[in-house]
Amino acid sequence: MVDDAAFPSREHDHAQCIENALNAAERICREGNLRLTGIRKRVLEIVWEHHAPVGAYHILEQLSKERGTAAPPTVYRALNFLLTHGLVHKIESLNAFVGCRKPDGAHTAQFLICIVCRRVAELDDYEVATLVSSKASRAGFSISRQTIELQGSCKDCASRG
Amino acid sequence: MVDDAAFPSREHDHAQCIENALNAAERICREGNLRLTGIRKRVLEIVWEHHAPVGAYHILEQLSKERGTAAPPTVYRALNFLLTHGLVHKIESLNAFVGCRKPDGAHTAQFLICIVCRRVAELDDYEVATLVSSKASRAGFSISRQTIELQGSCKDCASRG
DNA sequence: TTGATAGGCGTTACATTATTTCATGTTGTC
DNA sequence: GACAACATGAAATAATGTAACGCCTATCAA
Repeated sequence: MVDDAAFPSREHDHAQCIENALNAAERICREGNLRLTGIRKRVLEIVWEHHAPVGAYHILEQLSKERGTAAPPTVYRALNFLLTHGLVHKIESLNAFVGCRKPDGAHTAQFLICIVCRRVAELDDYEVATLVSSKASRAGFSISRQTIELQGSCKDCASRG
Repeated sequence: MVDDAAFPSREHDHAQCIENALNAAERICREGNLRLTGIRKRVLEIVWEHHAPVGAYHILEQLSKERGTAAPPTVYRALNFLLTHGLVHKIESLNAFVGCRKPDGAHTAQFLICIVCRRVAELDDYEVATLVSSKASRAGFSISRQTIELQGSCKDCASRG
């Protein structure tokens, strides 16, 4: 499956992506005895609306429209919940969030960020994670969190000049 | 030289670090026909005061004290200049800045960020950069910028429990 | 059914980080 | 000196993120 390591095709069934994400979230919360409340679920949906990073204040805007009221802490609390349980990732270089494509178990992800179309692909490359860890431990450093974000052009955008 | 790939020792001659950085900056600007103005030089010095990331508003505070006046754009303009010419790096996961230890030529850096003592070490590991690039290009992605930031505990801090 | 508890949420205020805009100054060149 | 290009001053505002406090509700034990 090519998509597994790259950007989804332009024609992919995105409704399916969202459904998968929500199903996974529901399962994970059930298993972990966590509450996937209305707000949390809705925030996850909003994050999943595209394969592009979503800013917290975009989410806030959406929630405000829908509920008439919402403040930053509402969004950040939901995002923290989703981050903590591996359902979304934060893209540090953009101060924005994307849905996690492999919310099962711990994994260190790497992100490909297209600066043209703004989409993000999640790699979960064991080899990269391992090499990086080994280089770090060679310096006596023990990693608790990896942030690997690669900005550039995706295949589609590069081929369009 | 061990320090080359890790955290500087607690006893290292930091005045020397600063001097090296300023000398390198002066040389690079001379060679590139760039203006290392008073503000830019001072901002670089402030960034180099420690081996820990420095926030833009910390720099601003310093400048304000020294000059009686300074506004955010002053700082961000100087930082952008220094970033553009490879004299400092931005740590995305902290929204803060550190001096570049190898300001010569293009290089993709990786950062080890100690969450205990807040110091940052810059690795410039070719193997990591290359592996990451090759993984990306396997997905048809061409990288223009790598952000690799590893948070954890440095040797010193780990050994203190 | 009641009361205790913990987690989730609403709300206000504030803190931090970053950019836009326009005017003014400085430097190097002809 | 006049000009162009680059650098800085200054004010306002935008964008992102947190702290603190109190209320609401689901859950569970008695």
